[in-house]
Amino acid sequence: MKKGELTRERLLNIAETGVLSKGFGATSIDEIIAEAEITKSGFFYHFKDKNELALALLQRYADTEAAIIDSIFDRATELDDDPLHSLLIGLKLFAEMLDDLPKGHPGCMVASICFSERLFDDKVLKLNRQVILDWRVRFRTKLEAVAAQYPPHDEVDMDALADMISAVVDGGIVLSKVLGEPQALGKQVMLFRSYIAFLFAPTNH
Amino acid sequence: MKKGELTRERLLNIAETGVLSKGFGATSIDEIIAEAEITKSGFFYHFKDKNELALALLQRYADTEAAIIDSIFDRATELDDDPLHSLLIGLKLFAEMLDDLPKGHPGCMVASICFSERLFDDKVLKLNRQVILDWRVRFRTKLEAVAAQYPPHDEVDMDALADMISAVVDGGIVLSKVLGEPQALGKQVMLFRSYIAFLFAPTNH
DNA sequence: TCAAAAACTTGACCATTGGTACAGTGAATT
DNA sequence: AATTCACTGTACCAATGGTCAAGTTTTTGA
Repeated sequence: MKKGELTRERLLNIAETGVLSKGFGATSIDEIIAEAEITKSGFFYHFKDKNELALALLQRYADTEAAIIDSIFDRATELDDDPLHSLLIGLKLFAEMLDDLPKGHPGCMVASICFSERLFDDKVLKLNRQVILDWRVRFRTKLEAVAAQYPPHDEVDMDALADMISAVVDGGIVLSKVLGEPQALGKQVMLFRSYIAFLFAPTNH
Repeated sequence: MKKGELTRERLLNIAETGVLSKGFGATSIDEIIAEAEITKSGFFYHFKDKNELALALLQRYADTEAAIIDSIFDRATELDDDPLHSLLIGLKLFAEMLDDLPKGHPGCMVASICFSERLFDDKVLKLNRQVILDWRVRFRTKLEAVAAQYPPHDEVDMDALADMISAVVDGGIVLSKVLGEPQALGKQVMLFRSYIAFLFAPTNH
C-alpha cells in the first residue's frame, strides 16, 4: 500500500470513531487532523470537503458490514442448509456477535448521515439509499427461499419484511445508545428472529 | 397566555421543524431568529443556550407524542376491551395515522438528539432516556395485560418487547427518510403488529 | 394610573468551524 | 532527471454559537 493510502485510512479511522460516537457535526476537521498529526491542507489533499469524507466513510462502512453479515450467514448455511433454519441460525449468530461487541455497536453510519445536521449532497444521500436497498436485496433473497418452502402464515410485503432487519438494527442502536444498554440491540434482533420463526413456522399436520 | 410564552412557543415551533427535518446542527440560531423576526439577544432571553432549547423541544415533543399515542389506544379500548384485540386495533390505528401524515413522520426527536453532533449535557441525555423508558412502561402495561390472558408462544423479555415498538418506529423513520418512502414507517408498525398477533395468538383447541 | 417586572433591541465582541487559495518542499516513482 | 505524490505553512473568509452591557418598549398587577 502506498503512503497516501495509509494516511487516508488513518484519517478515515479517526473520523469514523468520531462520527459514530458523536455524530458528524461534533467531529471537527481540526480534531481529526490533530489526532492524525497532519495539517489542514494535508486533510483537504485527501478529501476535498466533508461530503467526500462522508462518502468514503459510508462506502467503507457499508462494505465491511456487508462482509460481516455475509460471513455470518454463510456460516449459518454451512451449519444447516435448510433456508429457514439457516436464516434463524444466522440471526442468532448475528445477535450473539452484537452482544459480544465489548462497547456495544459503534453506531450506524446510515442513521448518522440520516440525522446529520449538515445536509450532504445528492451523491451521499443516494449512496445512503443504496446501502439500505442492498440490505433489502440481501435479506429478500433469503426470505424468498424460506417462503418458497414454508408458506408464510400472514400476508406480508417481502420488501418491508426484508427492510425490517434494517429498521430493527437501526432502532436497536438508538435504544442501546439512549438507554446505555448495549445488549438492547441483540435482544431486538432476537425478537425479529422470533417473528420470523412464527411467520414461517412449519405446519405440523 | 403571556406574550413571552407565545414568543417562546413560536421559537420552539420553528426550531422543531428545522431540527426534525435537518438535524440539530443544521438548524442555526440565526435561521430561527430570522424566521421568528426577533434578535439574537431576544432568543437567548428565552433559552440560555442550545441545550436549553433541546430540553424544551424534547419535553414538548415527548408530551405531544404521548398524548397522541394515548388517545389512539384509548380509542382502541373503546372499540374492543379485550387486551389483545385492543392492542392490535391500536397498532393498526397507529400505522394508519402514520400513513396519513401527508409528508411522512416529521422525524423522531429522540433519535435526532441521539445522533446529534453537538454533545448535549446530562440533563438532555437523561430526559432522552426517560422518554424511551416512558414508552417502555406504557407498552409493557398493555403487553402484560395481554400476556395474562393469552400466554405468549415464545419466551420473550417483556421490556425488550415493549422497547421493540420504539425501535421499530425509530428504525422505520430512518427507512422512510433514507428511502424517501413515507409509507415505509407504517408498514414496519404493521409488521410489528403481525408479530404481536402470532406471539399471543389464542390457542384453538 | 404608575411603578416594576418582563420582553425585548442594539451593537460590539470572541472562539471555533468548514473551507479556499497558493506557494513551496522532500520523497517516491518513472 | 523530471515529474508526480504527499504533504507543510501561512493567510484569509463567512457562518455559527455564544457573551456582555446598556438601553428601550411593552405588559401587567396593585
